[in-house]
Amino acid sequence: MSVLREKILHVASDLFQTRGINSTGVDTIVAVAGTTKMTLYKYFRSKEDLILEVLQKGHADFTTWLSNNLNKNTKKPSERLQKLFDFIEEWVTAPDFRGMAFLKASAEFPNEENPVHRLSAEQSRQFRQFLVELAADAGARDPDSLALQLSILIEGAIQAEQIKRGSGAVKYAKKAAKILIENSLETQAAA
Amino acid sequence: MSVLREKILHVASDLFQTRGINSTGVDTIVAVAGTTKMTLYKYFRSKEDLILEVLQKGHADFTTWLSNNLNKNTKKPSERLQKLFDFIEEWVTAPDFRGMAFLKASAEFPNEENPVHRLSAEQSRQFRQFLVELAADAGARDPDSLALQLSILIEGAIQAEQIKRGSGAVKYAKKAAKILIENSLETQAAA
DNA sequence: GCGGATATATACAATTTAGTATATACGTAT
DNA sequence: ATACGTATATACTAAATTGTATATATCCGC
Repeated sequence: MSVLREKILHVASDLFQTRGINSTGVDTIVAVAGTTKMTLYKYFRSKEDLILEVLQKGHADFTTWLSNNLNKNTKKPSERLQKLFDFIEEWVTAPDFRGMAFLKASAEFPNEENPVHRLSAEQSRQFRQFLVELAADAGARDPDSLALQLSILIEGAIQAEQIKRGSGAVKYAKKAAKILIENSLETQAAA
Repeated sequence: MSVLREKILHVASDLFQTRGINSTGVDTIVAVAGTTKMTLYKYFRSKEDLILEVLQKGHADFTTWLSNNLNKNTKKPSERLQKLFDFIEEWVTAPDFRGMAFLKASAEFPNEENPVHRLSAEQSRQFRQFLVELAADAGARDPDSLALQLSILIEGAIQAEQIKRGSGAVKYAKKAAKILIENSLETQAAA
Protein backbone atom coordinates (compact mmCIF):
# COMPACT_ATOMS: atom_id res chain seq x y z
CA MET A 1 0.00 0.00 0.00
CA SER A 2 2.34 2.63 1.25
CA VAL A 3 5.28 1.53 -0.86
CA LEU A 4 4.35 4.19 -3.41
CA ARG A 5 4.05 6.74 -0.63
CA GLU A 6 7.58 5.93 0.52
CA LYS A 7 8.82 6.08 -3.04
CA ILE A 8 7.27 9.50 -3.58
CA LEU A 9 8.82 10.78 -0.36
CA HIS A 10 12.21 9.42 -1.34
CA VAL A 11 12.11 10.76 -4.88
CA ALA A 12 10.82 14.15 -3.75
CA SER A 13 13.56 14.39 -1.15
CA ASP A 14 16.21 13.64 -3.74
CA LEU A 15 14.84 16.06 -6.33
CA PHE A 16 14.33 18.83 -3.79
CA GLN A 17 17.95 18.52 -2.73
CA THR A 18 19.45 18.30 -6.21
CA ARG A 19 17.22 20.75 -8.12
CA GLY A 20 15.66 22.87 -5.40
CA ILE A 21 12.16 22.73 -3.99
CA ASN A 22 10.49 25.46 -6.01
CA SER A 23 12.16 24.28 -9.19
CA THR A 24 10.75 20.79 -8.80
CA GLY A 25 7.20 20.36 -10.04
CA VAL A 26 4.89 17.60 -8.89
CA ASP A 27 4.79 16.35 -12.48
CA THR A 28 8.52 15.69 -12.33
CA ILE A 29 8.21 13.95 -8.98
CA VAL A 30 5.52 11.54 -10.11
CA ALA A 31 7.31 10.89 -13.41
CA VAL A 32 10.54 9.92 -11.64
CA ALA A 33 8.66 7.96 -9.00
CA GLY A 34 6.84 6.06 -11.74
CA THR A 35 3.36 7.02 -10.64
CA THR A 36 0.79 9.73 -11.27
CA LYS A 37 -0.38 12.93 -9.69
CA MET A 38 -3.63 11.30 -8.65
CA THR A 39 -1.71 8.94 -6.40
CA LEU A 40 0.47 11.69 -5.04
CA TYR A 41 -2.56 13.73 -4.04
CA LYS A 42 -4.09 10.63 -2.52
CA TYR A 43 -1.25 10.49 -0.03
CA PHE A 44 -0.46 14.19 0.34
CA ARG A 45 -2.99 16.97 0.59
CA SER A 46 -0.80 19.44 -1.29
CA LYS A 47 2.73 20.03 -2.47
CA GLU A 48 3.36 21.98 0.70
CA ASP A 49 2.30 18.99 2.76
CA LEU A 50 4.72 16.84 0.80
CA ILE A 51 7.52 19.33 1.41
CA LEU A 52 6.79 19.33 5.14
CA GLU A 53 6.81 15.55 5.31
CA VAL A 54 10.05 15.33 3.34
CA LEU A 55 11.64 17.75 5.77
CA GLN A 56 10.35 15.90 8.80
CA LYS A 57 11.55 12.54 7.56
CA GLY A 58 14.94 13.95 6.64
CA HIS A 59 15.41 15.53 10.02
CA ALA A 60 14.23 12.44 11.88
CA ASP A 61 16.58 10.23 9.88
CA PHE A 62 19.52 12.55 10.52
CA THR A 63 19.02 12.95 14.26
CA THR A 64 18.39 9.24 14.71
CA TRP A 65 21.52 8.38 12.77
CA LEU A 66 23.60 10.89 14.70
CA SER A 67 22.45 10.00 18.20
CA ASN A 68 22.67 6.29 17.51
CA ASN A 69 26.26 6.69 16.38
CA LEU A 70 27.09 8.86 19.36
CA ASN A 71 25.60 6.39 21.82
CA LYS A 72 27.17 3.33 20.23
CA ASN A 73 30.68 4.65 19.88
CA THR A 74 31.18 6.45 23.16
CA LYS A 75 31.09 5.55 26.81
CA LYS A 76 31.52 8.76 28.78
CA PRO A 77 29.29 11.75 28.03
CA SER A 78 32.35 13.93 27.62
CA GLU A 79 33.51 11.78 24.74
CA ARG A 80 30.36 12.42 22.79
CA LEU A 81 31.11 16.09 22.35
CA GLN A 82 34.56 15.24 21.03
CA LYS A 83 33.25 12.64 18.61
CA LEU A 84 30.41 14.83 17.37
CA PHE A 85 32.37 16.37 14.53
CA ASP A 86 33.75 13.01 13.46
CA PHE A 87 30.24 11.88 12.64
CA ILE A 88 29.30 15.20 11.09
CA GLU A 89 32.32 14.81 8.84
CA GLU A 90 31.37 11.24 8.04
CA TRP A 91 27.88 12.39 7.15
CA VAL A 92 29.04 15.31 4.99
CA THR A 93 31.70 13.39 3.12
CA ALA A 94 29.36 10.51 2.29
CA PRO A 95 28.86 10.31 -1.49
CA ASP A 96 25.10 10.70 -1.24
CA PHE A 97 25.32 13.83 0.90
CA ARG A 98 23.21 16.55 -0.69
CA GLY A 99 23.13 19.18 2.03
CA MET A 100 21.12 19.95 5.12
CA ALA A 101 17.51 20.03 4.08
CA PHE A 102 16.20 22.63 6.50
CA LEU A 103 18.99 25.06 5.67
CA LYS A 104 18.06 25.05 2.01
CA ALA A 105 14.34 25.06 2.70
CA SER A 106 14.57 28.15 4.89
CA ALA A 107 16.41 29.94 2.09
CA GLU A 108 13.75 29.04 -0.46
CA PHE A 109 10.97 30.15 1.89
CA PRO A 110 12.39 33.24 3.60
CA ASN A 111 9.08 34.46 5.01
CA GLU A 112 9.03 33.57 8.69
CA GLU A 113 5.26 33.05 8.59
CA ASN A 114 5.56 30.35 5.93
CA PRO A 115 4.92 26.82 7.27
CA VAL A 116 8.01 25.43 5.56
CA HIS A 117 10.17 28.15 7.05
CA ARG A 118 8.61 27.62 10.47
CA LEU A 119 9.37 23.92 10.36
CA SER A 120 12.93 24.62 9.26
CA ALA A 121 13.38 27.03 12.15
CA GLU A 122 11.92 24.48 14.55
CA GLN A 123 14.30 21.79 13.32
CA SER A 124 17.23 24.15 13.67
CA ARG A 125 16.09 24.88 17.23
CA GLN A 126 15.77 21.18 18.01
CA PHE A 127 19.23 20.48 16.71
CA ARG A 128 20.63 23.25 18.88
CA GLN A 129 18.78 21.84 21.88
CA PHE A 130 20.31 18.46 21.16
CA LEU A 131 23.73 20.09 21.29
CA VAL A 132 22.88 21.89 24.52
CA GLU A 133 22.21 18.58 26.23
CA LEU A 134 25.39 17.13 24.80
CA ALA A 135 27.38 20.09 26.11
CA ALA A 136 25.68 19.96 29.50
CA ASP A 137 26.37 16.23 29.89
CA ALA A 138 29.97 16.82 28.99
CA GLY A 139 30.21 19.39 31.76
CA ALA A 140 30.66 22.53 29.71
CA ARG A 141 30.92 25.76 31.63
CA ASP A 142 28.15 27.43 29.65
CA PRO A 143 26.28 24.72 27.71
CA ASP A 144 23.95 27.13 25.88
CA SER A 145 26.81 29.22 24.67
CA LEU A 146 28.97 26.31 23.58
CA ALA A 147 26.05 24.56 21.88
CA LEU A 148 25.12 27.63 19.87
CA GLN A 149 28.73 28.08 18.84
CA LEU A 150 28.98 24.46 17.75
CA SER A 151 25.74 24.68 15.81
CA ILE A 152 27.05 27.78 14.04
CA LEU A 153 30.20 25.88 13.12
CA ILE A 154 28.29 22.84 11.91
CA GLU A 155 25.71 24.75 9.89
CA GLY A 156 28.37 27.08 8.53
CA ALA A 157 30.56 24.19 7.44
CA ILE A 158 27.63 22.41 5.83
CA GLN A 159 26.66 25.62 4.09
CA ALA A 160 30.19 25.88 2.72
CA GLU A 161 30.01 22.30 1.54
CA GLN A 162 26.67 22.96 -0.16
CA ILE A 163 28.18 25.81 -2.13
CA LYS A 164 31.29 23.88 -3.07
CA ARG A 165 31.57 20.14 -2.64
CA GLY A 166 34.91 19.01 -1.29
CA SER A 167 35.70 22.37 0.28
CA GLY A 168 36.99 20.56 3.35
CA ALA A 169 35.20 23.05 5.55
CA VAL A 170 34.21 20.41 8.08
CA LYS A 171 37.83 19.59 8.82
CA TYR A 172 38.50 23.20 9.74
CA ALA A 173 35.27 23.46 11.67
CA LYS A 174 36.35 20.37 13.60
CA LYS A 175 39.63 22.02 14.59
CA ALA A 176 37.79 25.16 15.65
CA ALA A 177 35.32 23.10 17.65
CA LYS A 178 38.11 21.31 19.45
CA ILE A 179 39.56 24.63 20.58
CA LEU A 180 36.16 25.91 21.71
CA ILE A 181 35.32 22.70 23.55
CA GLU A 182 38.65 22.60 25.35
CA ASN A 183 38.22 26.23 26.23
CA SER A 184 34.79 25.59 27.69
CA LEU A 185 35.85 22.54 29.69
CA GLU A 186 39.21 23.88 30.93
CA THR A 187 38.14 27.19 32.33
CA GLN A 188 35.39 25.87 34.58
CA ALA A 189 36.43 28.09 37.45
CA ALA A 190 37.04 31.20 35.41
CA ALA A 191 34.60 34.07 34.72
CA MET B 1 17.98 56.96 -18.39
CA SER B 2 19.26 54.36 -16.01
CA VAL B 3 17.19 55.44 -13.05
CA LEU B 4 14.66 52.77 -13.95
CA ARG B 5 17.43 50.25 -14.28
CA GLU B 6 18.63 51.06 -10.77
CA LYS B 7 15.08 50.90 -9.49
CA ILE B 8 14.54 47.47 -11.03
CA LEU B 9 17.78 46.21 -9.51
CA HIS B 10 16.85 47.56 -6.11
CA VAL B 11 13.30 46.21 -6.16
CA ALA B 12 14.43 42.83 -7.46
CA SER B 13 17.06 42.59 -4.76
CA ASP B 14 14.49 43.34 -2.08
CA LEU B 15 11.90 40.91 -3.41
CA PHE B 16 14.43 38.13 -3.94
CA GLN B 17 15.53 38.46 -0.33
CA THR B 18 12.06 38.68 1.20
CA ARG B 19 10.15 36.21 -1.00
CA GLY B 20 12.85 34.10 -2.58
CA ILE B 21 14.22 34.24 -6.11
CA ASN B 22 12.20 31.51 -7.75
CA SER B 23 9.04 32.67 -6.03
CA THR B 24 9.39 36.17 -7.45
CA GLY B 25 8.11 36.60 -11.00
CA VAL B 26 9.23 39.36 -13.31
CA ASP B 27 5.63 40.61 -13.37
CA THR B 28 5.83 41.26 -9.65
CA ILE B 29 9.17 43.01 -10.01
CA VAL B 30 8.01 45.42 -12.68
CA ALA B 31 4.72 46.05 -10.87
CA VAL B 32 6.53 47.04 -7.65
CA ALA B 33 9.14 49.01 -9.56
CA GLY B 34 6.39 50.87 -11.34
CA THR B 35 7.42 49.94 -14.85
CA THR B 36 6.77 47.22 -17.41
CA LYS B 37 8.35 44.03 -18.61
CA MET B 38 9.37 45.65 -21.87
CA THR B 39 11.62 48.03 -19.98
CA LEU B 40 13.03 45.27 -17.82
CA TYR B 41 13.97 43.21 -20.85
CA LYS B 42 15.48 46.33 -22.42
CA TYR B 43 17.99 46.48 -19.59
CA PHE B 44 18.37 42.78 -18.79
CA ARG B 45 18.59 39.99 -21.33
CA SER B 46 16.75 37.51 -19.11
CA LYS B 47 15.62 36.94 -15.56
CA GLU B 48 18.81 34.99 -14.95
CA ASP B 49 20.85 38.00 -16.06
CA LEU B 50 18.91 40.14 -13.63
CA ILE B 51 19.56 37.66 -10.82
CA LEU B 52 23.27 37.67 -11.59
CA GLU B 53 23.44 41.46 -11.58
CA VAL B 54 21.51 41.67 -8.34
CA LEU B 55 23.95 39.26 -6.75
CA GLN B 56 26.96 41.13 -8.08
CA LYS B 57 25.71 44.48 -6.88
CA GLY B 58 24.83 43.07 -3.47
CA HIS B 59 28.23 41.50 -3.02
CA ALA B 60 30.06 44.61 -4.24
CA ASP B 61 28.06 46.81 -1.87
CA PHE B 62 28.75 44.51 1.06
CA THR B 63 32.48 44.13 0.54
CA THR B 64 32.89 47.85 -0.13
CA TRP B 65 30.99 48.71 3.02
CA LEU B 66 32.95 46.22 5.09
CA SER B 67 36.45 47.11 3.90
CA ASN B 68 35.71 50.83 4.11
CA ASN B 69 34.63 50.44 7.71
CA LEU B 70 37.64 48.29 8.52
CA ASN B 71 40.05 50.77 6.98
CA LYS B 72 38.47 53.82 8.57
CA ASN B 73 38.17 52.52 12.08
CA THR B 74 41.46 50.74 12.54
CA LYS B 75 45.11 51.68 12.40
CA LYS B 76 47.10 48.50 12.82
CA PRO B 77 46.36 45.47 10.61
CA SER B 78 46.00 43.31 13.69
CA GLU B 79 43.10 45.44 14.89
CA ARG B 80 41.12 44.76 11.76
CA LEU B 81 40.71 41.10 12.53
CA GLN B 82 39.42 41.96 15.99
CA LYS B 83 36.97 44.54 14.69
CA LEU B 84 35.71 42.33 11.89
CA PHE B 85 32.91 40.78 13.88
CA ASP B 86 31.83 44.13 15.26
CA PHE B 87 30.96 45.25 11.76
CA ILE B 88 29.42 41.92 10.85
CA GLU B 89 27.22 42.31 13.90
CA GLU B 90 26.36 45.86 12.94
CA TRP B 91 25.45 44.68 9.46
CA VAL B 92 23.33 41.78 10.67
CA THR B 93 21.47 43.70 13.34
CA ALA B 94 20.60 46.55 10.99
CA PRO B 95 16.82 46.73 10.54
CA ASP B 96 17.04 46.33 6.77
CA PHE B 97 19.18 43.21 6.98
CA ARG B 98 17.60 40.46 4.90
CA GLY B 99 20.34 37.86 4.81
CA MET B 100 23.41 37.10 2.76
CA ALA B 101 22.33 37.00 -0.85
CA PHE B 102 24.74 34.40 -2.19
CA LEU B 103 23.96 31.97 0.62
CA LYS B 104 20.29 31.97 -0.26
CA ALA B 105 20.94 31.94 -3.99
CA SER B 106 23.14 28.86 -3.78
CA ALA B 107 20.38 27.07 -1.90
CA GLU B 108 17.80 27.94 -4.54
CA PHE B 109 20.11 26.84 -7.34
CA PRO B 110 21.86 23.76 -5.95
CA ASN B 111 23.22 22.55 -9.26
CA GLU B 112 26.89 23.44 -9.36
CA GLU B 113 26.75 23.96 -13.13
CA ASN B 114 24.09 26.64 -12.81
CA PRO B 115 25.41 30.18 -13.48
CA VAL B 116 23.73 31.56 -10.37
CA HIS B 117 25.26 28.85 -8.22
CA ARG B 118 28.65 29.40 -9.81
CA LEU B 119 28.55 33.11 -9.07
CA SER B 120 27.48 32.39 -5.49
CA ALA B 121 30.38 30.01 -5.06
CA GLU B 122 32.75 32.56 -6.55
CA GLN B 123 31.54 35.25 -4.16
CA SER B 124 31.93 32.90 -1.24
CA ARG B 125 35.47 32.19 -2.38
CA GLN B 126 36.23 35.89 -2.74
CA PHE B 127 34.96 36.61 0.73
CA ARG B 128 37.15 33.85 2.13
CA GLN B 129 40.14 35.27 0.23
CA PHE B 130 39.40 38.66 1.75
CA LEU B 131 39.57 37.04 5.19
CA VAL B 132 42.81 35.25 4.31
CA GLU B 133 44.49 38.57 3.60
CA LEU B 134 43.08 40.02 6.78
CA ALA B 135 44.44 37.09 8.77
CA ALA B 136 47.81 37.23 7.03
CA ASP B 137 48.19 40.96 7.69
CA ALA B 138 47.35 40.38 11.32
CA GLY B 139 50.12 37.83 11.54
CA ALA B 140 48.11 34.68 12.02
CA ARG B 141 50.03 31.45 12.29
CA ASP B 142 48.02 29.78 9.53
CA PRO B 143 46.04 32.46 7.67
CA ASP B 144 44.21 30.05 5.37
CA SER B 145 43.04 27.94 8.26
CA LEU B 146 41.95 30.85 10.42
CA ALA B 147 40.22 32.58 7.52
CA LEU B 148 38.23 29.50 6.63
CA GLN B 149 37.23 29.06 10.25
CA LEU B 150 36.13 32.67 10.51
CA SER B 151 34.16 32.42 7.28
CA ILE B 152 32.42 29.33 8.61
CA LEU B 153 31.53 31.22 11.77
CA ILE B 154 30.27 34.26 9.86
CA GLU B 155 28.24 32.33 7.32
CA GLY B 156 26.90 30.01 10.00
CA ALA B 157 25.83 32.90 12.18
CA ILE B 158 24.19 34.67 9.27
CA GLN B 159 22.44 31.45 8.32
CA ALA B 160 21.12 31.19 11.87
CA GLU B 161 19.92 34.76 11.69
CA GLN B 162 18.19 34.08 8.37
CA ILE B 163 16.26 31.22 9.91
CA LYS B 164 15.35 33.18 12.99
CA ARG B 165 15.74 36.91 13.27
CA GLY B 166 17.13 38.05 16.60
CA SER B 167 18.73 34.71 17.39
CA GLY B 168 21.79 36.54 18.64
CA ALA B 169 23.99 34.05 16.85
CA VAL B 170 26.50 36.70 15.82
CA LYS B 171 27.26 37.54 19.43
CA TYR B 172 28.22 33.93 20.11
CA ALA B 173 30.12 33.67 16.84
CA LYS B 174 32.03 36.76 17.89
CA LYS B 175 33.07 35.13 21.16
CA ALA B 176 34.14 32.00 19.34
CA ALA B 177 36.09 34.06 16.81
CA LYS B 178 37.91 35.86 19.60
CA ILE B 179 39.08 32.56 21.03
CA LEU B 180 40.18 31.28 17.63
CA ILE B 181 41.98 34.50 16.76
CA GLU B 182 43.82 34.61 20.08
CA ASN B 183 44.73 30.98 19.63
CA SER B 184 46.13 31.63 16.18
CA LEU B 185 48.13 34.69 17.22
CA GLU B 186 49.41 33.40 20.57
CA THR B 187 50.86 30.12 19.48
CA GLN B 188 53.05 31.46 16.69
CA ALA B 189 55.93 29.24 17.65
CA ALA B 190 53.92 26.11 18.30
CA ALA B 191 53.22 23.32 15.81
C1' DG C 1 5.77 73.57 -34.74
C1' DC C 2 7.27 69.20 -37.03
C1' DG C 3 9.66 64.62 -38.25
C1' DG C 4 12.05 60.89 -36.54
C1' DA C 5 14.03 58.10 -33.10
C1' DT C 6 13.49 56.13 -28.59
C1' DA C 7 11.13 54.54 -24.63
C1' DT C 8 6.97 52.78 -22.83
C1' DA C 9 2.44 50.43 -22.58
C1' DT C 10 -0.85 46.87 -24.07
C1' DA C 11 -1.68 42.64 -25.60
C1' DC C 12 -0.36 38.27 -26.60
C1' DA C 13 2.03 33.48 -27.12
C1' DA C 14 3.86 29.28 -25.44
C1' DT C 15 4.97 26.62 -21.31
C1' DT C 16 4.62 25.22 -16.91
C1' DT C 17 2.47 25.30 -12.56
C1' DA C 18 -0.77 22.97 -8.83
C1' DG C 19 -4.72 20.58 -8.45
C1' DT C 20 -9.10 17.86 -10.09
C1' DA C 21 -12.98 15.35 -12.66
C1' DT C 22 -13.79 11.43 -15.05
C1' DA C 23 -12.95 7.04 -16.82
C1' DT C 24 -10.81 2.50 -16.49
C1' DA C 25 -8.37 -1.43 -14.69
C1' DC C 26 -7.81 -4.52 -10.78
C1' DG C 27 -8.25 -7.28 -6.65
C1' DT C 28 -11.35 -9.46 -3.38
C1' DA C 29 -15.36 -11.45 -1.13
C1' DT C 30 -19.23 -13.99 -1.93
C1' DA D 1 -18.24 -15.93 -12.13
C1' DT D 2 -19.93 -11.58 -10.51
C1' DA D 3 -20.46 -7.39 -8.09
C1' DC D 4 -18.17 -3.96 -5.53
C1' DG D 5 -14.63 -0.95 -3.78
C1' DT D 6 -10.02 0.81 -4.51
C1' DA D 7 -6.14 2.38 -7.09
C1' DT D 8 -4.48 4.22 -11.25
C1' DA D 9 -4.43 6.59 -15.82
C1' DT D 10 -6.02 10.18 -18.98
C1' DA D 11 -7.57 14.47 -19.74
C1' DC D 12 -8.54 18.74 -18.28
C1' DT D 13 -8.81 23.59 -15.82
C1' DA D 14 -7.25 27.87 -14.30
C1' DA D 15 -3.62 30.55 -13.11
C1' DA D 16 1.16 31.89 -13.38
C1' DT D 17 5.57 31.58 -15.71
C1' DT D 18 9.12 33.95 -19.05
C1' DG D 19 9.61 36.34 -23.04
C1' DT D 20 7.93 39.08 -27.37
C1' DA D 21 5.23 41.60 -31.18
C1' DT D 22 2.79 45.49 -31.92
C1' DA D 23 0.90 49.91 -30.89
C1' DT D 24 1.46 54.44 -28.66
C1' DA D 25 3.42 58.30 -26.23
C1' DT D 26 7.43 61.23 -25.48
C1' DC D 27 11.42 63.80 -26.37
C1' DC D 28 14.99 65.60 -29.48
C1' DG D 29 17.10 68.54 -33.34
C1' DC D 30 15.80 71.65 -36.71
